[in-house]
Amino acid sequence: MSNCDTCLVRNRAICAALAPDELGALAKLGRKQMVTRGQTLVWEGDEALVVANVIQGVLKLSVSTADGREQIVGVVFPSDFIGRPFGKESPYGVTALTDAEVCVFTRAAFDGFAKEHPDLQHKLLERTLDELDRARQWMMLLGRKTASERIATLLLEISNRLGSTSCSAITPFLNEFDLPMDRQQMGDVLGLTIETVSRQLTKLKEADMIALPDRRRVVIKDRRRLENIALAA
Amino acid sequence: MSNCDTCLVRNRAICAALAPDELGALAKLGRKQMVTRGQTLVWEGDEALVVANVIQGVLKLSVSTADGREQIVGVVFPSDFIGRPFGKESPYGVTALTDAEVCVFTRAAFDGFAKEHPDLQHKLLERTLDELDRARQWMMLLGRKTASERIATLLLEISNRLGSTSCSAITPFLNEFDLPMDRQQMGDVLGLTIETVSRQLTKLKEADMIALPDRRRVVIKDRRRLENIALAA
DNA sequence: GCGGGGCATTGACCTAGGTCAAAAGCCTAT
DNA sequence: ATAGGCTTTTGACCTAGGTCAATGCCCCGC
Repeated sequence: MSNCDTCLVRNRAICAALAPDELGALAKLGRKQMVTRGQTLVWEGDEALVVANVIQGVLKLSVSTADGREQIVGVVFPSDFIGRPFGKESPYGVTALTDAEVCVFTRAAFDGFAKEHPDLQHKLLERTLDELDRARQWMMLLGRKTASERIATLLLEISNRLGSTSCSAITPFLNEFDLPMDRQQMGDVLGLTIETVSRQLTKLKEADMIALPDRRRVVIKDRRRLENIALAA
Repeated sequence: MSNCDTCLVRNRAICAALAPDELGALAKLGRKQMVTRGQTLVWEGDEALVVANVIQGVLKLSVSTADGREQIVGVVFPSDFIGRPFGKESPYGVTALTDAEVCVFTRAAFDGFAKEHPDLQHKLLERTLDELDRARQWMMLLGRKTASERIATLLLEISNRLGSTSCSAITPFLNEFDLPMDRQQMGDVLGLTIETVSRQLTKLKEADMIALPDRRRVVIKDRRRLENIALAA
């Protein structure tokens, strides 16, 4: 059973739709769980037995072909919802990109609760619609953008998502942050190889739009120019 | 005002969630509208003032870059729902690929109605979740599949979508059908050029997996083999 | 401080698919 | 039937990004 009072995402997760007493009822159904980097929460193709809220950390949703090609089809940040309610099997796997903490529910219990709480369902619908819009924007990226446009878009996207997640969210984005993924995973989000990711990053660095103090860290030095590239203008 | 009694998609569209009296109330808010091929119902970036159910025909959802590259991010068939309820501006345009008939609602009216009808929202949520899964499958295609895998996947997908739409839905797919789009549009769905689409189609034809009696018509002659290619196995 | 295992970068080369241009079908209107 | 304007196909060539192979870098344990 979770303690929602101290929950870091209490006001941003779908739980925000609930009144205190309803929240208590939902809390009885869920439990907090730690996930370590690389750990898989749900396997692609398995029956989706759980749904969850992300409290801390970043996870990926990914799909693979029989011959081992992988595509990351979603990246999930704190306060985001994970899983496929009312569903059968999960069409993608869910794996932690960083150490993470999630608030897990069995799907059966969650589905039942959701059916009784239209406000929760409404919140979930809004989130799913947003997620769908984001997926579609990403389809444009994957179908039509060049490698440098993809990299620029990814950096800005992460900057924004981390920004709106961070506690001290005065700005809606961060100009300096740690990537929640390695080069291979960047490639898997962008439909590129690790080498292309690396080359494009050095290009942006040489053009002085970003700095890369170490493997994980990114400093955005010229957001305007980066946005221009990302928009494919 | 629509006459739902004779509606072709009465039992498959989200309206199926409603009892007869509720349906009557909803019908008062909507009206049937014909759309001719090429006509745009919603412009990318415009405030999304309408939502709709597709009664007949096929429409595309598409996104463009400033410099004119286009990506089709969704293809909508009869009984599917169009639009972004509870939203601000539409992140994609909606254009008819074939002549079509839709049942349109102003977003404001629909949103209001939906808020009062949890069953309708539930149905909408399920559909949106399905749509999201489909979008993610397509991200895998756009990010990681080869040209021939993409073409095979598209042909099978259309065969399935048209199959489950057709009245005489004994089989869940059709082995012979008219493409609801031209070569350019196939390219725009698949993230390919028109030339590549054409070349890959002739390859599949030469390998005797399909026949192409005319511009639009497709006959699937060896579904098994086509599926093997599509799965990227 | 030294060695080893991972990541990341860089370089040299290759290829799937893009680009550009021409030909071939096809519909429609005369 | 025939001309004109489409869409589609085919061909020749090019290039962005993939592949393969070093090399470099960083971190950690000894």
